[in-house]
Amino acid sequence: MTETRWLDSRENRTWLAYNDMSRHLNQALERQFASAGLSSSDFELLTVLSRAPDQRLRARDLGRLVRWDRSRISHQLRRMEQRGLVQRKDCADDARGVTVHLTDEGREALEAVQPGHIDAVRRLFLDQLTPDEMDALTTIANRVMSRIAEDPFGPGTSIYIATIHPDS
Amino acid sequence: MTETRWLDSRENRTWLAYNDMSRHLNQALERQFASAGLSSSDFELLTVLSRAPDQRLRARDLGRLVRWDRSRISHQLRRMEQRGLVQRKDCADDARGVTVHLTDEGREALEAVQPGHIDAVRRLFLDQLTPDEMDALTTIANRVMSRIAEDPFGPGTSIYIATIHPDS
DNA sequence: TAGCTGATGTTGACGTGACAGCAAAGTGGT
DNA sequence: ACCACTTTGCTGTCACGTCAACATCAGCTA
Repeated sequence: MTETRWLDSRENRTWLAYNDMSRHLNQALERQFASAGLSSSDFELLTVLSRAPDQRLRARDLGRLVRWDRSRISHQLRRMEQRGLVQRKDCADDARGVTVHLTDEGREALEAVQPGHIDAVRRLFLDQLTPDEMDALTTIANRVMSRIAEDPFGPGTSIYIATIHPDS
Repeated sequence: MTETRWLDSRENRTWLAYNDMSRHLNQALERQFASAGLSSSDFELLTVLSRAPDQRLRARDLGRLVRWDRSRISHQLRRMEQRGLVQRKDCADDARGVTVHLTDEGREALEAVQPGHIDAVRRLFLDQLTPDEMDALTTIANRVMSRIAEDPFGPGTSIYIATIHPDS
């Protein structure tokens, strides 16, 4: 075991600043969702469902799209079904499967929260960056992601949902 | 209500990349903690305690330092005390208060996980950045933080714990 | 066709985090 | 001393996420 190589002050400053930003931004966006009675998890599933043909997907496919664990999907769907956001039905061609349907209520909840979410992402994040900074950050993020992908401790889950307009 | 202003493709790309990086990095670091039997919450409290005079703090002061809710502190301390990482004692000068002591076991757990944590932060994050990128990211993060601080949906909690060496 | 293997979804346990409410104890003004 | 108000810490409740265990079904192979 080699001696621990501590962070120098630039590294420390960067890590603290990034980490604080990451947490606070997450929390602020989560609060924005909460103000509309949703969580970011709700939003993620509702978004994927709303873009699926006929607004429905097999739980399996839903899970693959958002890269969640099967049990996470199951728990989340149970809670969302109780709130009337989605509905589970038996899958026709595979007796093991479950088809998840977006309900009217679910679609309305999604449409209600969407504008505020995009506003918040802009206001708190994107509007604070110049185009050059956006490109630089994208480059950094992709580099870090690649590194995590080949690490023993990564990867795990989760793609975020595109907030871009479907027609763009 | 004005029409929703969707994200253009640069904005969308940046938001997706940043968001993915943020989640994956968090998860990878959490897994690294887990491999040593700790969580990032454990680590945060243990770190603060280990730097306090006599390795102890009033729960109130601990809460202020990490900017957590009182109930979150209480729940977390209960679980950590059950695992022997800390010990709660009555506060001498304030009958309402509780003094939290770092146990030997707690100190050992912290020292066991610390090198791996710093390694992971380096490997997955800092080593992927040039010095210029570190400075640029620090600037961006501070700007975003300032914006969040004055937003209705921010702020909330949490400062991350310095990973810099105490003597640096 | 019988049987093995893998895929699918559910459940329970546990740690975690946010919120609201509560009780005990300090604080300051009268 | 008495009062209202605040501070401190704890609890219960709920939502969330991970892990392991489980039951069921599909698909392949002997």
